[in-house]
Amino acid sequence: MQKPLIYWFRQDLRLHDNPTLSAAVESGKPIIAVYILNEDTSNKWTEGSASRWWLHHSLQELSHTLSQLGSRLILHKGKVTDVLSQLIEETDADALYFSRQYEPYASQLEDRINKLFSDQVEIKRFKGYLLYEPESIRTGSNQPYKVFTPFYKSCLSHSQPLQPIPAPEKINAYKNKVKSELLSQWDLLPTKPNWAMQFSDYWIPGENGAHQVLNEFILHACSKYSVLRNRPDVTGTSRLSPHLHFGEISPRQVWVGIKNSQHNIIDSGEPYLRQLIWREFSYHLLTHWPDFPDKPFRSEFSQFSWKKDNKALHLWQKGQTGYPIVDAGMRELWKTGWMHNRVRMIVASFLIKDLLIPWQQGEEWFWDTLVDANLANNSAGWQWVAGCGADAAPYFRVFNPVLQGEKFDPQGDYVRTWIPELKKLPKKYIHSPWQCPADVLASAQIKLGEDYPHPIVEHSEARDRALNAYHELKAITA
DNA sequence: TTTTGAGTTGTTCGA
DNA sequence: GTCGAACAACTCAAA
Repeated sequence: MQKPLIYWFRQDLRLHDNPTLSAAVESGKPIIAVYILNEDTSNKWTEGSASRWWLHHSLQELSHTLSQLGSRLILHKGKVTDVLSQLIEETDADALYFSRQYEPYASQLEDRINKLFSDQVEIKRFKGYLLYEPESIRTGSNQPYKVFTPFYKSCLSHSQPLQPIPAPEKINAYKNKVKSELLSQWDLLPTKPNWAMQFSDYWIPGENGAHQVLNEFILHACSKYSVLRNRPDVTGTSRLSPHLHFGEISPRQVWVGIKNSQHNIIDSGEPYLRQLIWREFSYHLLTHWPDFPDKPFRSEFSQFSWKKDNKALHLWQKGQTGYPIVDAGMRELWKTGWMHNRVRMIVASFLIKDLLIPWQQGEEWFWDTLVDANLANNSAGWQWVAGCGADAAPYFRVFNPVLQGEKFDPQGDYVRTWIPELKKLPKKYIHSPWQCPADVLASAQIKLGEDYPHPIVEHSEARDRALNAYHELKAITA
């Protein structure tokens, strides 16, 4: 009897355009599909709470679609190497296939697996999570890139992504019984309290949901992306990030879907595709600088005089800073597990520059609360705003939360959606309620300091303080 | 090796 | 109200 093949599902929770799965099917071996919830405590960046919510639903969905192809998703938690070792022994498998991941922990794990099991099983690793392998994009002097634009050009000069490959029509599943745990026993969903209650109003985790979101984006927003992407009050972005993170859709499917679209009348699709390359750039940086999530890329920033201010951090997390655009963003994050990218920059700038709180603390909060929490993108984003990243914003660029609000949420609709206590405030004051005359506040039924907080810092003072801190850093590291 | 041009996303101030 | 300049040099990538 033919020995089975273990397909280890990771961040590739899809059947379409999945080179690993297709290769597994083509091998002709009976397939054991397994997902392992890693419980190795040496990994600092295990899935956060919101990601675990998503993972639960995505696995449920994957399990369902696999069963339609005659297969079954085996579930185990524990240390990945222990689980695999046990599974190989239990089933006498002679092959192990998986998709490559790029996080420092994940690639070390791949090395360990190779060392541990390559004597017993044939190990094959496939790509598919990125359009371009991080090592394949190099400068003229064979170095990794540190600046986005030349990286982008270099990507474009390589061959364009190929057509996605179809899902297998049938999976030759391993027939013998294999032990599995129950998803419900993993406690991935929050219970007391169930703060993710509203997530399902906004998201459909899984491959089908991913394709619905992509089609919606191509039909309605992609062609106006360069304008609408900055508007948190409308659906102008793709909202694909969590789907891409879990590999429910491949970047190649997105790329080709947009390239082939007949709807890109205003924009060519380029402005959005450029964002997909930002994702590649983040992975490029993370692969070559594994410290990226923890340490400033520009090392002199480790001497920056950050403040320890747990009280302010807490107010920021809860959306109680008194700056409506900041608070709206933080509450959107809490309620939906996601925040509009423009607003991510605004709240990050506020935490880092107005409150002088280390960017790592914002990064950690995002890590725990975002359904799209992604090590490469999250750390690159935070370092960029902090000014210590690759190709980062210049130090004097401090976002003004009032101006940003007025510019990108001109009617105040975004603020009113997430801060109901400001619902009746006229748009003139919606981004700066402290400037609102008493009678207008009264008729809007708002008591500042009771219904909605006074600003916890005065922005122009905070801006000066931040600029001074940067000047000091320059002075001591010169 | 040296030179040159460029670098995601902003704000403020003064004419 | 609008517009251009200043903010500060520095590092990267390619010619």
